[in-house]
Amino acid sequence: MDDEPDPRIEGRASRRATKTRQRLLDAALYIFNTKGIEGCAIEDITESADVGKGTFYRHFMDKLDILRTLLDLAADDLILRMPPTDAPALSFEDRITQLFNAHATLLAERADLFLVFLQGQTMVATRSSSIPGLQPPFARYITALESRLKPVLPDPADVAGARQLAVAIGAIICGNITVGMSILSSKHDVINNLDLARQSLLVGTSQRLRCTV
Amino acid sequence: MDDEPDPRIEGRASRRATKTRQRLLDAALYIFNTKGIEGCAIEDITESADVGKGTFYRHFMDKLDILRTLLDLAADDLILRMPPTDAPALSFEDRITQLFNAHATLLAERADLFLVFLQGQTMVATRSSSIPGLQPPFARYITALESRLKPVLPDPADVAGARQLAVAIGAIICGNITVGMSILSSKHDVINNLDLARQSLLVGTSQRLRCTV
DNA sequence: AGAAAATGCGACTGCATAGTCATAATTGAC
DNA sequence: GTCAATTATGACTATGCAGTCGCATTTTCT
Repeated sequence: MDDEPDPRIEGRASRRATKTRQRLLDAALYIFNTKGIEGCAIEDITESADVGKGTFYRHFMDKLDILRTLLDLAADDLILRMPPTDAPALSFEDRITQLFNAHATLLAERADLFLVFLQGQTMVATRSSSIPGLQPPFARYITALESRLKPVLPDPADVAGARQLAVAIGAIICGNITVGMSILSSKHDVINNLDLARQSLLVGTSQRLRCTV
Repeated sequence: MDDEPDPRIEGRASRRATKTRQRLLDAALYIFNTKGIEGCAIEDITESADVGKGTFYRHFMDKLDILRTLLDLAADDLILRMPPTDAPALSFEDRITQLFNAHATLLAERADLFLVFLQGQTMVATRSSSIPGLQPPFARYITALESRLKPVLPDPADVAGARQLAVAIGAIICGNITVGMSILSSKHDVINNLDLARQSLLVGTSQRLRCTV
């Protein structure tokens, strides 16, 4: 009688769907890092997720669609690990360290997400034309870095400078991971190299930009 | 009578084969940058090279084989643009600049080669297990950087330091190109960012390593 | 309970493509 | 010119996979 459906709780069916969707995302992430994004078949994903093939198409349009979703999640995660935009502006040095840490913790805790992010980035960089709709997460990512850097620059109105620094940070970090992993360094070595890079960037950039460190 | 075959000149047949092979390499390079390495079919390559499909298999085992060849060529080209190992050791600053220039000229003159190199690097970094034999060119590349850095370090016996710096340079450059292109900067902007990165690296690293600049 | 809606399933169709092979064309030797 | 060796060809086979669709299962509503 009085067991009215609680509106805060979505129904069983919807929850089941959400769970299945999540299984597909997890499986895709795993397969993308194993056989590569383009080297894998939809059935590899559904097999790994232990769902029927048709189920995939109930949740995603095609492989590009689920990849887009994963790249968005990766960008979200990365951005969430950055200091909030309304955080008190610390020193230049502290802010840079915060931003490096955001990447380092994602690499340490969710290397799978980060590696798919890097794969997608290379896809966009080398042939954005043939893979529509994959670019936005990367733009969001750089913009997020930019907004966190602006407050600690000597001239907060220097938009171009903030963007250049944002690209430089993204480049150093993504580059260190890609190059480090490509010559088969351990994740530990990569994180260690990242710290050296952070120090160099700090010294080199603050001098160039005449920041107060 | 006396028109003996000149041993310096290989026969017509062999020259024809070499030319066909080169056509296939050129076509593969073009297609890899257009449809992506994994997104392209062998027939895309032979079609673009204007040769029969069977001809491809006369020259290469499979797609991985021709990719390996291209990555080797790219690494060769990059290394050839670096100062020779026996070049007189200049200052730390000059050597770093030489190494950056090696990359910058390859990007300017043979962007296609460089972009395939970056695609391959990401493939190896994110799933080296599933693509056997693609790693060596990248190891050679880092080793080449290393050997050019050792002579200008304060302690030329510091092997680990040379390697770290080599990775750092590779990372900054490859990262700047990948990230730059992924957010759709022009090649010109990328090269400009590279120069800023060079300056920062120079200041930051020479201070950290106590180099004489 | 019974009807309707939402979710999951996997056999099936059609197409794309890897790799082969018998044949053709070109080249080199004599 | 003739024969042997090298190189090129593309029709063909066999496989793998994307995407569909009718049906089964589960959930929701009344």
